[in-house]
Amino acid sequence: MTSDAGPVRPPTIRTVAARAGVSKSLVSLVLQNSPRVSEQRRAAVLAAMDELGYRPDPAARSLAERRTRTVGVVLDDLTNPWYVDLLAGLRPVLHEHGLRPLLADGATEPDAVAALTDLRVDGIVVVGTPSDPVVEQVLALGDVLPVVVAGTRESRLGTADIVANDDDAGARLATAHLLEQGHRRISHIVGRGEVGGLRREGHVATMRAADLAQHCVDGDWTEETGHRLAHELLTGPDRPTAILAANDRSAVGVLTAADELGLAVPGELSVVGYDDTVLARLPRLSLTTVDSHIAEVGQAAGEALCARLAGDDPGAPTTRLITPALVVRGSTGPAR
Amino acid sequence: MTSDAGPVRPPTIRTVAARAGVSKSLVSLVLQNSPRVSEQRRAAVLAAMDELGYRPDPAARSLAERRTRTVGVVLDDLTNPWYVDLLAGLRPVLHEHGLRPLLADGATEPDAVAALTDLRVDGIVVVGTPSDPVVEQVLALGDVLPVVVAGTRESRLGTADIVANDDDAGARLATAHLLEQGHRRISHIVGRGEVGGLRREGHVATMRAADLAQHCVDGDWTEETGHRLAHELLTGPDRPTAILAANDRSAVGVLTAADELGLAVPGELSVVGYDDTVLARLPRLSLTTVDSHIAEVGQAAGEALCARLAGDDPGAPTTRLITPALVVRGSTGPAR
DNA sequence: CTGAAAGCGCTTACAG
DNA sequence: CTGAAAGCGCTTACAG
Repeated sequence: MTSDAGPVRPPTIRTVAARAGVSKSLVSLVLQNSPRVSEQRRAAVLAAMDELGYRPDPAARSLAERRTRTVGVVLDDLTNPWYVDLLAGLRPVLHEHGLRPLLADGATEPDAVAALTDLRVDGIVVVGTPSDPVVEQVLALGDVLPVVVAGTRESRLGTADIVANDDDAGARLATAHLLEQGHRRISHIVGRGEVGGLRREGHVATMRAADLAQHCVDGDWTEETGHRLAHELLTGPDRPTAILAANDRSAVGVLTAADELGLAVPGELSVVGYDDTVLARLPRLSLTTVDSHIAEVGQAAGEALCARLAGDDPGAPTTRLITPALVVRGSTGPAR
Repeated sequence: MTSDAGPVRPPTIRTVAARAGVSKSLVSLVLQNSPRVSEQRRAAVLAAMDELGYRPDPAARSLAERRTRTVGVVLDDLTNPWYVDLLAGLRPVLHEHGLRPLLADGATEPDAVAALTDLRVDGIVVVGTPSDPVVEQVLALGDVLPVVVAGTRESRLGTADIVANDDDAGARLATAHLLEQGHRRISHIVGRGEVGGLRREGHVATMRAADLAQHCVDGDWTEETGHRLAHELLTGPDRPTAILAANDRSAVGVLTAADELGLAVPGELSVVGYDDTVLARLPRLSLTTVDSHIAEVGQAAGEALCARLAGDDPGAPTTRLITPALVVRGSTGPAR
C-alpha cells in the first residue's frame, strides 16, 4: 500500500539543501558553478542532487533571472526542406549556449513575433524572407531584443544582423556554368523579394558580361509557377536552350513542363535550380543546382545572436555572406 | 533626452492593478475569466491591460500554476516530410487548448525524453517508431505524465494512448490494387519495427488469400536500401512484375534501380510506396502510394493528449486507428 | 567562504 | 464580489 500523498513533487533546492546539510543559497551557488564554494561542500551538494535526481525548474529560474534562455525562430513553412536544413545548423549553436529554439510560423500566424515576445524569448531569428507583418513587428520591437535575419538580406530590417547566402555570387556561378556549356539563349525564372532580386542581378550581370540578351520572367518560388512559366517559354518563339530557375522547387516545375513537351533534359534543355534541397538530389531529377550552404548560414546566424546576447558586440548591425557552390548533376549538358 | 532608467520592464499585474485602481488578485481573477468579478471592474482592468500592453509572464504563471502548458514532442528526423505533416495536424489542436509543442529529436539526442521532463512539460507525444532509449525513458516515467504515441503501434509502451494509421489495412489496399492489375509476382520490401511488421502482415494476408507465393525482403525505410534490394530483386531469377515498398522513400530507391536497369515503369515494373509524402507527388516520380492521413493522426493524437490532460479520461490506454486510402498514380499499371 | 532575506510575477486558498 | 497573504522554486545582492 502506497501512501496517498498526491503526486510526488520533484526535488527543489530546498530538498537538496536539507539533504546536503547546507543552505538553499549554497545550493544555488553550486548550480551556477560559483568559485566561492569550498570543494567539500560542493561535492556534498552535487552528491545530494545526484541521489535525489534533482533538476532545476526552468520556470523558477526564468522568473528569477529575468530571462528565459529561449530564442524565437520565425519561419514560413516547415514543409520546405530549406528551413529544416537551416534549423539543423542553427539548433546546435543555440544548444551549446544553453538556449532553446521556440518555433513560430510567420506565414500562418501573422502575430508570430508578438507571440514570441509574449513568451519572453531572449532574442529572435527571422528565417527567410519575412512577411510584412513580421517586418512591422520586428521594427516595433526597437532594440529591446536582439534580432538576426538568416537566409535573406532584408533591407527593411536595418537594425538586425544579417547572415545570408551570397545569392548574387551563386547566380553568377550557375549562369557561368551554362555559358561554358555553350548556351546562349538562357531564360531566368525570377524569385520574389530581395533574394529573388539578387539572384536575378547575378544572372543578368553575367549575361551582360558575355554580351548576351537577358530574358527574365517573374516567378514566385513555387513549382506550379515554374511549371506554367516554363511551358510558356518552351512553346514560345526563340525557345531557350537552358532555364535557370530561382530555386529547386521552380526547377522541378520546369522539368515537369519539359517532360510534358517531350523535350529531353539535358539533350534539348538544360535546367538549373538553386538551394540544393533533397529534391535536387533525387536520381530521377538529378538537378544541377547551387548549394547555398544553408546549414552554415543557420550556424552563423546562431553565433551572431549569441554574440549579441553575450553583450560583447554592441556595435553596428553586421552582414555576413556565406559563399555558395555550384553542384553539377544530370540536368545540364552542352547546348547543341 | 530619455531618462536612463535601464531597460524598461514590461507591465505586471501590479502595474495593471494600480492603473485600474484594484488589487493584484482582482487582476489575476480577470485574467482567468473568473465569474466572481463585477462587469464594471472587469472592464476597468481590461482597459488598463490594453493601455499598458500587458501580457502575462509565462514563467511566473508556470511557477504558480505548477504546470507549463507545454507538450514535449519526440520525433526522429524533421527532414522526413512525414513528421512535418503529422506536426501540421498536431499543432493546431495543442494551440486551441493553450498548449505549445516543444520539439526534441529522439535520434540525435538519446536523452530527449529526459530533456523534456527537465523542462517540466505537461505531457509527451512520441511520434513515429521510438528508439530504445526513448522507450526506456517513457517507461521510467511511470504514469506521472500522460504519453501518447502517434504514428506507430508500439506494444512496449503499454501505458500510452496510441493513434496510428491502420498499416495492415493500407498494405492490403496496396496489394489488392496490384492484384487487380494482374500482377502475380509481387515482392515486398519490408520496413523496420512494428509498423513494418504490420504492413508486411497486410501484404502477406492478401497474397495468401489470392493463393500466391509471398516474397518479402527486409529493408529499413531508406532510399539506399530500397535501391540496393530492388537491384537484387530485379536482376535475380523470377523477376517480380511489381514491388511494394514499405514507404515512399524506399520506393524512390526502387524507381532508381529500375531506371538504371532500363526497366520501364510501369510498363515492365509497377512500384507502390506508402505515406503519400511530397516525393510521391512529384510528377517525375508520380508514385502510386497509400495516403496514411498522417495529419489526421497528428490531430487525433493531440486530442487524446488533451483529453488526458483535462483529466476527464482516466480510463485504460486507448488505441485509435485512422483508415488509410490508396492513391493511384503513374507508377503502377497492368502486368503484361 | 557561507547564510538569511528579498524579490522575480503570477495563482490560490482564505477571510471578509 | 473583493483584498491581503502565502507560496511556486529559483537568483541576487547584502551581511557576516
